[in-house]
Amino acid sequence: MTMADTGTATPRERYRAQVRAEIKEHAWRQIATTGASALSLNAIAKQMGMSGPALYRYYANRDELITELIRDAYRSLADTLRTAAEEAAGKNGGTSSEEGGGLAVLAHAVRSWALRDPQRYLLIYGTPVPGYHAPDDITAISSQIMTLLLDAGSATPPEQPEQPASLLERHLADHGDWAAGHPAPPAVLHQALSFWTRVHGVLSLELAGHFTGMGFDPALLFAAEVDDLLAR
Amino acid sequence: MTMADTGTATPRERYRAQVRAEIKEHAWRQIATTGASALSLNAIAKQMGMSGPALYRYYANRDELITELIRDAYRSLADTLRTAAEEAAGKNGGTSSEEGGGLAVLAHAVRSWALRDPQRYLLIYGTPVPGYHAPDDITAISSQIMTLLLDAGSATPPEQPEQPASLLERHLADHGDWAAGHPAPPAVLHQALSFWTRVHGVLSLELAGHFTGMGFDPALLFAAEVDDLLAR
DNA sequence: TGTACATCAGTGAACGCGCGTTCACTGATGTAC
DNA sequence: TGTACATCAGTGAACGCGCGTTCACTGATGTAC
Repeated sequence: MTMADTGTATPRERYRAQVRAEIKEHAWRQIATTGASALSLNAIAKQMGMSGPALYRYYANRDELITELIRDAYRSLADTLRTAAEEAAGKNGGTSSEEGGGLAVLAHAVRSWALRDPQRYLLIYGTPVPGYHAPDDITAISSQIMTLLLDAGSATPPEQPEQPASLLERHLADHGDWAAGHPAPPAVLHQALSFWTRVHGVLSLELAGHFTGMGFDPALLFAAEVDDLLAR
Repeated sequence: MTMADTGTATPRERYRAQVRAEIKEHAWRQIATTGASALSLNAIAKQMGMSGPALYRYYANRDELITELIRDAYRSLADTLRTAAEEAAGKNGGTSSEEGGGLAVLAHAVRSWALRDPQRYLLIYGTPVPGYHAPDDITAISSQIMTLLLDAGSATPPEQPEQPASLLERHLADHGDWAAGHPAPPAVLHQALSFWTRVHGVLSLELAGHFTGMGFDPALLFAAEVDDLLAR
């Protein structure tokens, strides 16, 4: 499946991987038009010029395909963010010139990733597919994303050094298990959560089309929400 | 359909209205378990102990039922917010003791409304039902909600009287048509948009179950996001 | 290099299911005189 | 109060459709000697 395997793979294995990838491509295309809950193996097969049962050579059932799509989406987002974070760190050489530059870069990376393929974003963060429950390993990937946010936030921690901690931050001091052992202070945990919800707040309404016809530029609202978080 | 009609309605009309309401109740129950995209007239009929075609006496087709559910949801939210705004205004008697009390009250009202029936919130603000397009009159109700936010924001406008306007607010000065003629300044427009996206950001992730297992209290994050907006 | 066998991709038929929707019909309820 | 008619709720059969999934089979590709 991964590229590294291709070297040692037999022709048959390479063929299998290729068809699996092609199935996923058609699946994404179908999700884009009919939504994830209507994803149909038979329809994909027809579009590929194959008979329906043929797909069962490649995916045991519908849920397995959806799981792989979700896994791919999370991995792609995590990779995108990791790359963006590394580039941002490399450019500044450790001394961040811009305030909270890391998180601002990540915010922009999430946005452009989401706009490039809205269905991929919505499959992960949209209304859950009814009757589908994700396996555990997907939770692991999604917590990698949280770690990236916490790293970026820790590099340039929020200001207000000695202000009285808010109700939320005092709560997070005791309930920060989700940070997976990350040694970030409550203020950074708070920042990461706010980052997540604000980014998602603007993006999901935008992708769902709730801003269409309103006439303003969502990009500016998005930037303002993130800026306001970093200048806090 | 509305309660006021009941007085002058014939028995047959009252019966019709009652069955229509019962159909909607079962529809909500079904949406809660299988999601909106899988809403099925036949399944509703079966649950009501009727044959499938019987429902066509009450709704012309599936889309008409969904439209009515969406309309009801928007109306319910608008009513809830209106009531909350009136109560908040009445209590303060014009002089708002709490800063931005109006918007804080509205935020709380949205949240409890959404938690009371998550599917109703998600039907409106979640990932759109594929292949369904809402009629125009629904846009009108949703802009009523925006007006309520702008009214509340105008009552206690944001501070920082003479700070240089942000990029977004300068943009909104020219692109505020969506406010439907509301005479709010750009800072208030900005506040209303932030309110909407922040409330939705926390609520939609919470309702989609993305916080489950993380161990912190979403209510505190929600409050912090709104507070931060009002203290800006 | 050639033959015998094993592996595996893909097909077509079939199963049972549920869907939205139409249609001719029955039987109950309301209306007019 | 009673009868004749119109309205309308609900039924059952039917249409065509697509779904997920199983199964026995064909034919091509790879492997062992």
